[in-house]
Amino acid sequence: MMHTTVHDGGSTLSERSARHPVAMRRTSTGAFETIGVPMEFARNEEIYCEGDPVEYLYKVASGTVRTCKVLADGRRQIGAFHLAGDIFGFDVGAEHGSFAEAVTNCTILVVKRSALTELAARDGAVARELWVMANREVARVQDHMPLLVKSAQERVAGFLLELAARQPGGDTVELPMSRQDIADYLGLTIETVSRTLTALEQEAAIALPNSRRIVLRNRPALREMNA
Amino acid sequence: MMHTTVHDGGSTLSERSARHPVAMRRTSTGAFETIGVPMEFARNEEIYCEGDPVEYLYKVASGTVRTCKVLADGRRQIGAFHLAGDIFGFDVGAEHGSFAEAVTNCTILVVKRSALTELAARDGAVARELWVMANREVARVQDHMPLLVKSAQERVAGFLLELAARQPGGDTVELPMSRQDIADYLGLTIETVSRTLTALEQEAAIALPNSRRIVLRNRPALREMNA
DNA sequence: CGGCGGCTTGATCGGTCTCAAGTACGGTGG
DNA sequence: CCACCGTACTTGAGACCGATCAAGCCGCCG
Repeated sequence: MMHTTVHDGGSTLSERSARHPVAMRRTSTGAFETIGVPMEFARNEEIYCEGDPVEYLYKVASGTVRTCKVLADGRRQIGAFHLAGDIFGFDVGAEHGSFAEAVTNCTILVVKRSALTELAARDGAVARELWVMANREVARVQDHMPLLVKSAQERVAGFLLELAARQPGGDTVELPMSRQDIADYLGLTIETVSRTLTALEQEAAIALPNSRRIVLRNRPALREMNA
Repeated sequence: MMHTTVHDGGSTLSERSARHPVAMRRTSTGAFETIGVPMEFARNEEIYCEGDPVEYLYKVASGTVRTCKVLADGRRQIGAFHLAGDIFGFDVGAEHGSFAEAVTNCTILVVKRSALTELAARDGAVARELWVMANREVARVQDHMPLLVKSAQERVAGFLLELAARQPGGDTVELPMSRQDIADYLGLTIETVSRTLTALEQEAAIALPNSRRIVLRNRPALREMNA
């Protein structure tokens, strides 16, 4: 049905841990920064994959990550893009129901879930931190859902506003991800995404200095079509 | 664009609490059953609404609940149906970003979030319980997303399988919700849902003894089209 | 019996997918 | 420096699926 990229399996976390050890950094305060182990991943590298045991939680220190599912027919659905500061890896149960890949080169803080929950059992503040993290994740996914039932223009406009709100840089948005990634995130095809961006440019709602940089020229108009 | 029901605002929780006090029940073990206050809601009654302060968490004791968002153009997106045993009200932040309504008459256990988190801060077991609840909610919402990017037949088939898995009763599924609810859950129109059910019946994948009861006659076929 | 709400069915329209070229960009080697 | 290549992106023409508009049908209740 929809043309999507096919991904080969990745190596295990333990292998990778040995391959990419990074000097500890403890600049920030939360539990993640205290007990998290920084690891580096190259563009398109697999961070964890579907069926992996759920052992860790991850926080993006720098770069961008995508979490995806592959449907039986090969289509790929991207559930979320995770930017610096975001936490991911929330799958419940024994195995991951989705997989995570580096969209760009990135540094990820990795912590064992058991370490976090043990810490939380002793320290109420950590428990509250975990609680807030999980609630924020629920809110993110819930906010993404309405995006999937709108028209192509509404989806793309909403996506650009969402990205602009999460990035510094005012009206200029840098896209870390490809058109294919955007399409799989919005439930559209790459062609429709491209066409829609062109249309938005012609309506003077945005400017496209190049394919990975977008300037929001008319936010009210974008918000309007975001419905 | 899409025809949807329009909902009027509901009364506040405190009003309702005074209106529908129900005798305490403490049959089950978790924190919810220990400190939760049972309340009754009539069909289509509002449990909380968008913009309400986020103060409580809810657990379905009996009946079915829907949590929805209303888009700016009036369309309604149902994020989830909550059956007996499910917990809802996970919105993060000061205000609810969605609203919850009773699909059928139902009994809901209500607890103050602050009471839960205080309990969790003192009791690691409760903290772990909260953590599991939140993770389960994340998983549910993540599983719903792929459903919104498929064809109508795939969505309806997936919906029926999901409902059958969550209900007792084997191959016979009782639909607590209207066609409009299903449509708003799947991001389709009521006409498409109806047509698709008819088509599935003609393919002998299901039987429709009446409009609110569905018998799964060929699960493999349904799973197949669920992709 | 008549009316009403929920559901089904039909005919047409439009938006998005699909298939297929064409173009811009970055890298590599001559 | 330029010719070449591969990848990512854009653009075009046509088919298809689901939305829309519009009737009919059914069960329920007064």
